[in-house]
Amino acid sequence: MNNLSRKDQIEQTATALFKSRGYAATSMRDLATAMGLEAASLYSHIKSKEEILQRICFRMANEFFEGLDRAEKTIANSTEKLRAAIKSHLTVLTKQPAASAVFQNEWKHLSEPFLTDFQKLRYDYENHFRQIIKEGNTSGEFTVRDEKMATLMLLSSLNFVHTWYKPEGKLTPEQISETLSNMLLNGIVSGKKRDPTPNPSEEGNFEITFSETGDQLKQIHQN
Amino acid sequence: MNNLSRKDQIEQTATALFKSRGYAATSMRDLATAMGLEAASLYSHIKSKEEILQRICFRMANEFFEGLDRAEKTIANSTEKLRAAIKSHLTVLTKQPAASAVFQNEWKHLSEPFLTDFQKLRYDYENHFRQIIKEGNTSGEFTVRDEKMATLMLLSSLNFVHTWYKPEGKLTPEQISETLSNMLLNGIVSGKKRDPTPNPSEEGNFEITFSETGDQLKQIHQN
DNA sequence: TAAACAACCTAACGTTCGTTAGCAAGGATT
DNA sequence: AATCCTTGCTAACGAACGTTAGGTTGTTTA
Repeated sequence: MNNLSRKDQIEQTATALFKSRGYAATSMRDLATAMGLEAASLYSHIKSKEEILQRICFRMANEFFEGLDRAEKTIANSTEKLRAAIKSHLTVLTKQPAASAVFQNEWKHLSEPFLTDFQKLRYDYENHFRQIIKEGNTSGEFTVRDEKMATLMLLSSLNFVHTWYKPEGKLTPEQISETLSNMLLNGIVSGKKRDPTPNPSEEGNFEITFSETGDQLKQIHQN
Repeated sequence: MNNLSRKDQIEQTATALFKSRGYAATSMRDLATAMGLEAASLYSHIKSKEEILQRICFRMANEFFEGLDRAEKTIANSTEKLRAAIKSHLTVLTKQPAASAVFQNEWKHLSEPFLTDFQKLRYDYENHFRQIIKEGNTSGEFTVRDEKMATLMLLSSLNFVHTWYKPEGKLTPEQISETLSNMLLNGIVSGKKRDPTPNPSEEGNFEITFSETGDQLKQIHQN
């Protein structure tokens, strides 16, 4: 029905569960039930519960980094580099919203040495963004009063997208990236009227923020 | 040593633990150890583990709402109303960063009917922000291309502050609010040079984003 | 001075947890 | 035809979980 390996199917199902219930609150029996089998059977495919989390976290870290590396090769000014980095981040995030949520929220349950390794990756990633901002700032291309805070606000805004993004929505990842980039660079609000297109996301991509608990996953892989 | 009731001390300690380890991964024995007593002893003061979470979540919901109500009474234009709302939100958040983090991240572990009640509150709160943005937009005071996305980005930016905010830092909540408001309204980046004060938070308020796992809590209330 | 209360203890309950051992059926490979 | 590999099962392990029962102490109230 689906050309993923059994292990990858387990990972996929676990990702959905980890996102909606959290890693610690998801039991192996929950996962097994969602897969339509017994808890012990999972261990034919995986070594441990944590191995699943590790695979999700480090796979996503890789994807975010690969995208960023590609974006940074854009030969352009800092503003365009920043736009490209934002777009890359949102592309990865919107392609795998559940895995991104787990990556964002559940990494703290990694055990050593994975935890430290992961934190290092996160820090490096963040630093790339900070660096782009710093370059544009010192070169005078734009002015950022507080580079640290700007970096953190930027990543915060991007990383919360998994909270409301719905793949079924009308906005493409490109449109989201476009809008969000503009809001981040120019402010969510602008004094003068621009393109009068009102509320493009009115029927799109959103669920109300709080509904991340919604747990529609049932027996996805049952036969 | 501290004029909180024993119950409030437990709540305080639990808040720190829930923040750093997550609700589900924090056991009553963890909490008891942090308080310097036995797990069973906690039940002289509280009815259940979840009661603690309920108290934290709904108390914070109240505080955020009270602040917002006060801010909305500001008779001013939409921009000033928005600034006041942002400031109020950040005031509550920076005064109780740990409780805010729990409020943000752990509410999904509430059971019914508390979960539904809580979600309603969150939705209402979000709606107040959306309303302010809408008013400014339709009155022509400013232009927002996408009200929904603007609201979500705004709240995302604010709510991630607990991730990096350190009370010991140099920036006061007012300064954070000021900077963040400007970034949100005008963009993190600006084309023309403004006040040349560079990086006010350079030695301040931050820890690197990923360190929210840091778990320095030990025996706080041990005699 | 007796009663009430707050704070904590030990012991233990039933349940759930992640995981292991050992086995069986079916398909693919040799 | 024999072998292996994949996929799943039942049964069970020891540990950890949230919580209750019942008792002891010292302090406050009547």
